[in-house]
Amino acid sequence: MMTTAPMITTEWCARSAWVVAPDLIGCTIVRQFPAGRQLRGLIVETEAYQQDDPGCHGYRGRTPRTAVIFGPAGYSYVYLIYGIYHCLNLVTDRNGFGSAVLIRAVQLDQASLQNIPPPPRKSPEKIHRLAAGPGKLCQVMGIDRRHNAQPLAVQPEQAEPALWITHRTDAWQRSYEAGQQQLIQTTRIGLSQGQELPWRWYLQHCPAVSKRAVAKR
DNA sequence: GGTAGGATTACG
DNA sequence: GTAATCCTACCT
Repeated sequence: MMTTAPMITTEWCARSAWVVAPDLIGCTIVRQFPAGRQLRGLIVETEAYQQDDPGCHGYRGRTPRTAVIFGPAGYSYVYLIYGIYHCLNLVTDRNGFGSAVLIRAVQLDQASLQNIPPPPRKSPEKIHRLAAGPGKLCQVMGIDRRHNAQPLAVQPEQAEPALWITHRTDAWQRSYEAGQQQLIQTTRIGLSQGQELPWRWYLQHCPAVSKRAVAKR
């Protein structure tokens, strides 16, 4: 039985952000520490951004901070938000076009839960929400601006990668195709502009998702 | 050189 | 509702 899947490729990333974003659900973020400790998180929530969208950091053109999202696909874009938290993105689409997918939530696997320093002496109900939010996932996985503009896709020459993304496992894909996983598409969170675009995706019924769609009434 | 505000979060 | 906390981007 396959427990790990191959790394994503730059070609796979080089598609529209709103195509990559739902495809990233079910993929895994792997965080490798020098000492050998490894954390793995199943991606359960994503948002797409691109330069012609007013919610995108690249909307007003390329700046030093956002330069990486205008570059080739497959790289990380990590930025500091509110002076406190970091957010992790995967750069998508063609070189020269600013776009990225924000990873909003992951579900840590069982082994990873054993491997986080301030151990989860939390209630079981809280444990699966340790990485339920873009700031929380970076915090718990030790991701910060040192990880900005790093390749997250296959990079043969990379000596000691600290962070990468693997595809859905066959088992996950099978369960998805069997209808046991459902993706919800809805609007993005926390924006002052572009709130109407339905460019957020998350796994239905997943407790690790940051926020559910606002219930209509 | 000055400053408004942010793809967040936890707590009241 | 609001504080925490630090850049970034933009203005003078």
